[in-house]
This record gives sequence, structure tokens and C-alpha cells, in this order.
Amino acid sequence: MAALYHHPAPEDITLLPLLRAVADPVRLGIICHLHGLKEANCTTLLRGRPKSSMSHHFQVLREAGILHTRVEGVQHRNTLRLDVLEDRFPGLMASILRECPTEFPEKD
Amino acid sequence: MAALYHHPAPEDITLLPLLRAVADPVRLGIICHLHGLKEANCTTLLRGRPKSSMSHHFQVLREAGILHTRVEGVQHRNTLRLDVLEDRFPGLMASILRECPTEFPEKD
DNA sequence: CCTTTTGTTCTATCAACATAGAACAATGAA
DNA sequence: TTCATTGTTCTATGTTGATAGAACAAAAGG
Repeated sequence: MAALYHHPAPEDITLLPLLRAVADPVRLGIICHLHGLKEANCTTLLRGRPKSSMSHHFQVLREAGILHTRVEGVQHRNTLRLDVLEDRFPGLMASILRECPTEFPEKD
Repeated sequence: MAALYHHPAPEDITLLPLLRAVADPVRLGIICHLHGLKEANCTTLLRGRPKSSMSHHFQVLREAGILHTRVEGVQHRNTLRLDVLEDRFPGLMASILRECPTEFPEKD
């Protein structure tokens, strides 16, 4: 596994990549789930999807500045960077999280 | 031209299609420009792009519930549905419009 | 009627991206 | 060391969607 992840600095988080990252049903599900759980690893949110797919989505969210990954032993714990995002784009995540479905969908 | 456009009712505007509509550089530019101009027709925002491309983007924005098109003679005037969007997703458009670039980019 | 302007629809093409299997890497435990 | 667990990386595949030309449609004016 990569020893380190790169988390963009707040000033390097830009709107368009952030919107593109959020505008996907699986990633929106991850966001909502993380909002509820506060912290979760990749496997916890698989829901029948392959690990490689989920790993990809976590990467997109990470590079967009939406979540932070902390390595703890063999697990990688992810949290939303809500404080940073609120600072950078006030009200944006709040308006999205307010709409949070319901349930993180199973695959299919 | 189509005699009528279909504008989704506020309760039929959902988050994911809205985010997908906004998460495009050209459409984000249209939104920001409309925010400044209050009203504009398709041709006004061409910026060297073909009409068919812009017409497509206006359609996506319309079907996502983001803008309203009013036919006036041969021109179709577009406005943001800010009141509806604010009602449906409080703070969302505000946080996006706050980031409005700058300038609507020329093609290339 | 003919022409101009505006914008849509049709169609094709191309690129970006989501999906997913397989191999690999890293940690911890037996 | 050996094995299991976790997650990444590589690679291929398939689908979605943006781009754009061409034909079409509707309105207004001559």
C-alpha cells in the first residue's frame, strides 16, 4: 500500500473537481455514509462492489479534497474534511448532506 | 423549435442530476454568466462554440431544474431558477455562485 | 412567398470515466 | 515464516456523455 496519501491543501481544493467528485451516485453514497459514521474504512462500504471500484471512488474523493484517509494498522480510516470544506465553500456540503438519503444503496 | 419546454416542478428537482448538471465547466460558465446577466439567450453565450453544443448544455440545465427558458419571438431567454433552487436546496446555489469565476471562458 | 435569425433535433465520433478482475503491497497475527 | 486481511495499482472493457456538423423548425420582416 502507498505509505502516504496526498491530501490537497485547502487552497488547492477547487470547485469543479469537487462538484465532479460529488456528482456520482456511489460517491454521494459514500459521503452520506461517512457523514453518519464519522469514520469508515473501504471494506465497510463495499456493499457487494469490488474493492478496486471502491478504492477508485475513495481516491477521487480524496483528490477532490472531500475526505481524509488515516492509516491505522491494516485499515485505512476515512473521514470527511467538513471543516476545511466549510471554510473553503461555505454552505456547500451542508446543503448536500441535508439531502442525504436514506440508505447507502446495495449494488443493484 | 419545440413549442414548449418542460421545466421540472420544484419537487421533481433532485440532487444528483442537479450536481451532474453543474459539474461541467461549460455549464458552470453558463450559470455564472446568467447570474450576472439575469437573462440571456443561447447565441449570446456561444463563445465560438457550435449552437448544437450550447443547445445541449442548456437542455441539461433545464432538465435539471436549474434554468427556465422563456420564448420571446425568435429568441429563447434563459434565467436561473434561483428562488426554486434556494427553496429546494438551501444554500447550494449560493455557495456555487460565490465562487463564480471571473469570466465565461472562450472556447480553448 | 422568400430570407434571415434563432435554436432544436438527428447523427456520428471521440474522450472521459466507471466497473471489475488479477496481481501486488503492507500490516498484523499465528 | 506463513497466512489472512486490507487496500492499491495495473489493465482491460464498456458505457456515458461532450462535441460538432447538417438538416430541420419556428418566428419575424421584407
